[in-house]
Amino acid sequence: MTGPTAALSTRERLIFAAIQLFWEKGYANTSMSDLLTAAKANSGSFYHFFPSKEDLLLAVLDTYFTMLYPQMLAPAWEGIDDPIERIFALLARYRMLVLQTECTYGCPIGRLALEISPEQEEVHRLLAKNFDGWTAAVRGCLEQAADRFPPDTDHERLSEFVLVVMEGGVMLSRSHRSVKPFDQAVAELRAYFNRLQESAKTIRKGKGD
Amino acid sequence: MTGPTAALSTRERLIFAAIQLFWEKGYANTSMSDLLTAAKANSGSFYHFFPSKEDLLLAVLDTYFTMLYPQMLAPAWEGIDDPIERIFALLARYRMLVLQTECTYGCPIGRLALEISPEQEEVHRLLAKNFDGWTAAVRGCLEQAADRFPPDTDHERLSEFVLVVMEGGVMLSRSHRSVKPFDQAVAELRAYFNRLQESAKTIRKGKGD
DNA sequence: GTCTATATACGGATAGAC
DNA sequence: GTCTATCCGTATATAGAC
Repeated sequence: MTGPTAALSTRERLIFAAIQLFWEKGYANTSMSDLLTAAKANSGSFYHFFPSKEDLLLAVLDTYFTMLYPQMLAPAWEGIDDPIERIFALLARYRMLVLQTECTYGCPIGRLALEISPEQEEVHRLLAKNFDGWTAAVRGCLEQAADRFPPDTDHERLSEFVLVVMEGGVMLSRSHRSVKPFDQAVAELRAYFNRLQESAKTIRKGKGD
Repeated sequence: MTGPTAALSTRERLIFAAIQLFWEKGYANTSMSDLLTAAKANSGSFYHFFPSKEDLLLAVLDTYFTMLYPQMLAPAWEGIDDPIERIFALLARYRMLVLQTECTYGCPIGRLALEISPEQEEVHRLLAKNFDGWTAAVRGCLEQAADRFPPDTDHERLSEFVLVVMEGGVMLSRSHRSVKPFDQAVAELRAYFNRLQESAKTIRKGKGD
């Protein structure tokens, strides 16, 4: 990438077309001709840059990892300083995606995690890396707010739990074509967070006596 | 189906081959020839029973719904009477599936929920019906144990939360090729359940005074 | 680095005899 | 209800000129 204002190179157009199409249609259901049409490229150019369709997938997953902060976290956290509210702001951003797609949204990473064959190990390594990037961001928030949770809170485990709730919520909303399952999942998570914080308060008060 | 001992009809062989293949490879990645080979049937027979591959998918989802109790719930609950333990026994059964597949397991329903295009509305209706059957079973457990939860507990919401945790946990375990994410998600859910029950105890004690 | 044309295999679905 | 043969479109990937 050569900067935000520069025109996209062929390679970049292929990657961004793939991001869009793999997200909408999945990997197997996206054909080379879909891809070439969307990227306004031709077969010769494609195979000049990528040995195969699978290598394009790897480039897509690298790009997702790179985009996580600027495209997902930074916009979600703009104007929000409280670390716990940042976690729910991130979830609110997924809610927006669900609504924008008329509740057909599927997380592109989650979708690929279930679609791609386990034999494509390199792909799954990059999928896991993307998940880990996401949970690391949430873990960072939890650690900033560590004093508001019980002292034995497992931040890694709880951050993964947040991801699990997001992925599961998105999945159910897609099959039900309603944002309600997602909202309920997030509400239940919020209820859990509130209980954890209440419990932390009680413990602190006990110590303070 | 004509009973447990009868040989399978061609139609049944096609459905059970599809259950296996859609689970392992997904819907789009399962070809007619995969299907016909596995079911030991031929193309003419297939199109005698099903107008198209999509109709086979609908039959598969009907079968999943029918099998939920006998194949999933009944075995999970055998010898377990406590309703809360039944919920975690169900999750333990998914853990077994994760282990049996060397952590490549993907829930067949969840996988299809993310793969199948939203335009195939009939398919998504049946996917949602399968999810609803699952959460209804969990909700039944929660209702049986209602007196052990806070009085304002939303059983529907909490039962959906259990499904969300299962689906998300399975997804992360597949990409990480490790049962750890699943175990951590279930452990966090257990911690939440324990807090809910503790809180219910306190409330009851308060009332009893 | 881009283009057109094409190789070769496989996809879902069908025809029509038995 | 089962069988073989096959239609026709599309899949990924390649060849070779520019």
